[in-house]
Amino acid sequence: MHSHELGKAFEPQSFENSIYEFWEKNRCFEASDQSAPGQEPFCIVIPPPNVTGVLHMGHALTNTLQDILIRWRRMKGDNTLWLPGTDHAGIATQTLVEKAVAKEGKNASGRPLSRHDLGREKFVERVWKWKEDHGSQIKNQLKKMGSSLDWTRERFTMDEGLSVAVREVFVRLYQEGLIYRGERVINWCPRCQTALSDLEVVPTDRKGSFWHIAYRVVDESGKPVLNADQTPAQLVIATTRPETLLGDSAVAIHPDDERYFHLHGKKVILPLVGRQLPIILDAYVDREFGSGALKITPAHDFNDYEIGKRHDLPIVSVMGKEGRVTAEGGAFAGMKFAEAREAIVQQLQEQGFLVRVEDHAHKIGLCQRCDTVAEPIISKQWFVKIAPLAEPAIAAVQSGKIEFSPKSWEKTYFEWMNHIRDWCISRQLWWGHQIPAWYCGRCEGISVARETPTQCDHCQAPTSELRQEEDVLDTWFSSALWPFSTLGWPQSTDALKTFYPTAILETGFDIIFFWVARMIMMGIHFMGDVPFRKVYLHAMVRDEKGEKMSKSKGNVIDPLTVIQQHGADPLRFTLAMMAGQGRDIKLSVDRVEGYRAFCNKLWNATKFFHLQIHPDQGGPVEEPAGGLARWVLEQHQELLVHHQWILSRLQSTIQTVEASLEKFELNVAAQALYQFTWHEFCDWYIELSKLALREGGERRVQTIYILRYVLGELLQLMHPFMPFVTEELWQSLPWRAAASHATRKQLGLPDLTTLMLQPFPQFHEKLTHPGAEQMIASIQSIVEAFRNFRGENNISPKVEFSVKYCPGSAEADAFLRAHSTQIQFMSRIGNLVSVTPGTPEVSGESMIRISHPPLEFRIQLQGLVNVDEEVKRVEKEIEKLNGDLAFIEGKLSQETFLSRAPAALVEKERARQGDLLSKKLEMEKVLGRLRSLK
RNA sequence: UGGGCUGUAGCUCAGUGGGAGAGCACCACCUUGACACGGUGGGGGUCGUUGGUUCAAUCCCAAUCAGCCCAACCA
Repeated sequence: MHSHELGKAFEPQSFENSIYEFWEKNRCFEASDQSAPGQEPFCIVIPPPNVTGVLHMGHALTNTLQDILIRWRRMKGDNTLWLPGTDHAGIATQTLVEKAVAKEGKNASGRPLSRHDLGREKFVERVWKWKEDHGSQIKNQLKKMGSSLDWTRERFTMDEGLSVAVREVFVRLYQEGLIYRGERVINWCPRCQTALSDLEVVPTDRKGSFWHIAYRVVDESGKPVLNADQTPAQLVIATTRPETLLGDSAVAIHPDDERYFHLHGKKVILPLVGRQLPIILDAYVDREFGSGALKITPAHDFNDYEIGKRHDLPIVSVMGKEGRVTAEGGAFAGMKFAEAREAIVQQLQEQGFLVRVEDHAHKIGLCQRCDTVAEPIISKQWFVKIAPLAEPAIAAVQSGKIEFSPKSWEKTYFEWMNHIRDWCISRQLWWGHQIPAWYCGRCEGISVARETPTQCDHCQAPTSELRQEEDVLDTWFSSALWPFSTLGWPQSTDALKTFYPTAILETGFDIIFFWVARMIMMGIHFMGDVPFRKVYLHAMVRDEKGEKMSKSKGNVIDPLTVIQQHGADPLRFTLAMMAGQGRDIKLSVDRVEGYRAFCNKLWNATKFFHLQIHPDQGGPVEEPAGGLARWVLEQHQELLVHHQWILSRLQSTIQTVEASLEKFELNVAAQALYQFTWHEFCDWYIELSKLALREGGERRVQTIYILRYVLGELLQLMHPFMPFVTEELWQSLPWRAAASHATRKQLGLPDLTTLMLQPFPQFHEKLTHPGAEQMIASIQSIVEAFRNFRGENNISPKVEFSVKYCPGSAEADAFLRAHSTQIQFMSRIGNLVSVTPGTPEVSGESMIRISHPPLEFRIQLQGLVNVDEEVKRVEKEIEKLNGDLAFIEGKLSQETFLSRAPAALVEKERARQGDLLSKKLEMEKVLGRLRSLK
């Protein structure tokens, strides 16, 4: 890249893409498998987005935060690896392709084409093709964000290497007894036709009904039990799912429930079906709820399943996988669940079993992917026995080997991990890692192996007798291995040795259980060490009203649109500024526009520098011999006070940014950069430097040096946050040095003139200057007092007025003489002439007083302002002084304050009181004189 | 039911044991040789409520109200 003219204003579209290409072409993002001697590795693995995904604000946020950390550490010299990749996203992707296939035509029976019409092999081919066609979309979108990912290492959860890792893990866990196949109640999505894990079912509020159904009671011999009044005894049972009664195995009551003591040992007749069911006693039953009697359907309810096991009840499975009642359902067999419910309710009513129906609000589980009601059904599935894996994973966080930030999430983590249930990992899908288990047609034994076995493990039957498990693994199974599988595991690669454990995991809190916890478990189990040291959890991005963004609500703010309109840097800066927020980030485009203005400000500050070295303004200046940085460090004591001030303020900013990045307080760092750039560098330093620049000669050259130095440091400091605009501006500056980075040397790459590989600015103690800071603060308060006078009196900026000043000390006099031109320039006043202290006030003068240093300014009002306005201004000031005084006097009049508060504080308050008092007396005199004028 | 979070200016949010800040919005003035994506000045808050600890509380503690999130076996 070559130095070039800057455009009129910040126009991100004109340079963002070419800058990214420049970085990528020159291999700036690449890490080295082996760090240079003394070089630290720093690795973050990307939370892999769905391969078919489209970049949304959540991605934009997490990738901005990660890129900031990565770019910062890279500039600090680390061997930095940010590892990209995508997730195959089992159900999501399969559903997408199924929909596409359905649109293509109809099958022989006239229905839209389904995956079954294609067959497994063809369908999976189609998904791969889809992946090839659409998989690069998200990658290109990440590039638009400026993400400095090492694309040479891009991975995919179903690529060859990761598939090897998945099989390896499966086989080992199986051999260790931590994976088993078992028949259990699981959540089933009838639309997706697959089992779901507990986490993939979203409990959702629904209005439903509460059906109260009478079950007639009979004795051991099957005769109806009668009540005292000779009516038949019955148990009323309330349910929200009447269709499940077909699968009832018992009715449960609480053992201590006095109302039902007489029914112990009796049975009930299941309505419509006629089956006799035992009445069982179980303390699980809540006596307060409903009638206190509970129907037990072990095949279709998680709790009933447990109760059924306790009482050895038969399991009657009446709800089939295709969403219809099974043959066990007798007359209702073949009906869809909803139809069955209607029919059953109707028959119950007709036959007099329905006691009453109430409205009932309750939660039902919906499939996370398709919002279909997920039904608990009994089914044979593969599970991970989780407790032995969870234990060390809990310990790792307890011991601080892994730290969560914000720390409060650790509690959430413990809460879940301590109550964790076995993980159902099999999915009845075609897109995913097919489970490496083979069933023997001869002995029915299971052989689990890394590759297709040549014979049955149990009966040595040949391969031809073996049939591979059709199910695939839960997508999150492969994601759980991500931090080590992407680095080459199970092979012992250099990358794995260098970068595992990774440094930081940055992600949303919504996937702590899905992903973070599982990575910790798998990492510890297979690598013998945690997968990362720190877990940073960010908030959810919502719309400006705090509502979740969703396509159906139409409130989605599309990051790509925002980037196109305002640029990637303003978006990144906005997100960084908001990163400190607790759980929700309310994003509005207004904010982005605000930070676009900030970019424009930075742009124009740089343009200001360029103007100063333009031929019209005195022409180019040579870089100091030995380099600018060295010149600054050597010369800073000789410089004008505002130069010393800005250097000192810069040090303070460097310190804040560095410390905040270290603590992952990116918003604090961004805030400091914004404040410094706009309100110190632009508002004051550039303004203060204009006089010296006009003066020309040595002072102009010095000013150009400091401007260039501070600008350079600032661009470096800001680069991790706003990589594009900083690189673009930096490339325009003179005296750029080629960056020499250890990683590039390791990779055998030449040095490169780029900002992104420059060293991160360092704090220089010797450049801090409290004296200069104090002096500029004084100038600022004087200038602000004049501006206030002008503003409150509505004096046009064009009107210059003269001011007399009266110093309270020799130092104050010297100070003012030294800085009078600056003060005049900044506050646009004309003459500034001194009067000897004690000179009597002239009629028609008003006064401005400054405490540090002690100075009085007298302004002749005649012909300048309306006296009434100035009276108002002075009155306001006195009012404020009175308020301050009342507060301090109140404090100082308290005996307990004087005796118990720190002496230094008491002293400070006393001094302040004196100061305020004398100021007040002066202003009152001024007020008196002003009033006498009228 | 359990766990957690939040409550500060009109809006979005920082913040601290010694009389509250920013950005945006608002009002007034200003096209000044980097920038109107700009400059200058200004208005605006009993820091959810009530108690307690303290010389001193917006900040620490307790209670309470309001809103939100997560986990869960109330059919």
